[in-house]
Amino acid sequence: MGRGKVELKKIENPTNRQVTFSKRRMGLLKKANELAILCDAQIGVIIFSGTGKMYEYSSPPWRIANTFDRYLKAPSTRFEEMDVQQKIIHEMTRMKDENNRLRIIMRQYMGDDLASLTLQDVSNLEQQIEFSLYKVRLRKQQLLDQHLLEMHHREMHIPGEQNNYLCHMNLLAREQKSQAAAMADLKPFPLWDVGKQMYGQDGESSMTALQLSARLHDYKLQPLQPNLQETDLHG
Amino acid sequence: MGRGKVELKKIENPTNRQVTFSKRRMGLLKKANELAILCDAQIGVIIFSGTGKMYEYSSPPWRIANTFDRYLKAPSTRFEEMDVQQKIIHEMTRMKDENNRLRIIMRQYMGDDLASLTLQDVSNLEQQIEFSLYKVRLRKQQLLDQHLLEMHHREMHIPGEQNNYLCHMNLLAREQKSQAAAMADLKPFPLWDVGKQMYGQDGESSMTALQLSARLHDYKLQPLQPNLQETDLHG
DNA sequence: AACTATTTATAAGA
DNA sequence: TTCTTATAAATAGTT
Repeated sequence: MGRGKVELKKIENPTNRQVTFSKRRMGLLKKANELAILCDAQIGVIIFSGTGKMYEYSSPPWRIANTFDRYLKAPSTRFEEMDVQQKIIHEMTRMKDENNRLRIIMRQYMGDDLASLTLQDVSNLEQQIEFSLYKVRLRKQQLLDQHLLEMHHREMHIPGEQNNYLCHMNLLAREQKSQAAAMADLKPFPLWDVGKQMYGQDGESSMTALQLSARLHDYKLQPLQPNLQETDLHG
Repeated sequence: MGRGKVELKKIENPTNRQVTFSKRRMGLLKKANELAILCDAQIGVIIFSGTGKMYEYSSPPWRIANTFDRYLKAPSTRFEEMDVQQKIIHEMTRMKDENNRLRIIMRQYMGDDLASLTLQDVSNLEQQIEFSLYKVRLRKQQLLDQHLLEMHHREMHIPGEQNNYLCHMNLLAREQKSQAAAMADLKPFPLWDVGKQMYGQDGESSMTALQLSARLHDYKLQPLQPNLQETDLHG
């Protein structure tokens, strides 16, 4: 479309090439915009000129990172096609999803957030927990037996401490106090402070490249939190 | 360019829109290819149709991910810095640790891997699980009541189905069968396939922080892989 | 999926 | 770059 037909190969004349680049670049982005609007499509375009200058288009209201994120998640996109950075982003997203999944399961296992479960789910969960409880009690008994055995041995060597046995009977009794009473002064198991909060601030299910970028940008702004304090102290 | 001028707004007729999308998509990608070849540019295009189908173009010999990588690194794209990679490693390590921690807790909560716990820990764990069980049973009863109530309502409307109540009494009985019997045919709760494996081991599918470090190190040593290709191709 | 009347993009020239 | 204009290409509406 022009005064002459051009064959599809690199334009050798640099000036000519630059002019054509400029014109066609504008044309391409215009076309992209038209396609996006006319047909309600999400489009991202990145262009680097031969001299390294960058141009981009992203169909509103998206940003390129968002579109690329969707690209990474698309079923047809293979992992091998990703660059190192993309693999990192992908891996981080995967880990975060995994993490959130674990938290959800954990909370359900702890008897919270059951609203989404069916009766069958809840029944299965109950059985699973019963089984867990069974195993934990088995282990507890094992430890108790072991403990008592040790005490017994010690008593034989140190006859004076006869109250140990009683002491441990008390412990046993305390542990087996009624469930209702137990619930009142229940202290959380030390390892658990599995909160409800997740990594993504906006309630998103997975980290986007954009979010990662944002986080990295934050890092850039405040790269050394300890040093900030240091600066405050010394400055 | 066509028999009529179209105004730049979403085409409302779905068939028309689909046809236009198909035509213009092809046109856009062709244009992108021409621009890339004629003017020696690196171009990446991602298109998602309104129905979610993905189309892409990447100027040879690059891949989209590579182009996006370059995009992330471009000076005009704020977030990209060498030492940011260290932050990424740090963040990934943190997430990995968090994830492993959750898995360990999860397994302990399921009554496995209790060897490292003290008697006190096991007792607390037992209480915690008892409490969980209590809450799950509460929810189960709630769902059962709800279910029965619904059945009752339905019976009033459809007098013929008098076996529903019995049916649900059976369900109730089945759920409340003895723990020992329940354990025999215990099916895993659908959400749980929380395996014992963790991220850090060799031969795993997921990348370790160490492997990432190594890769990033390589990456740092050869930061201009694309340019090498460029030189080879055009030099 | 083809056809074709038109519109649009753009190559070459200024 | 930018404008102009002849011409190639793209494509809207039709078949």
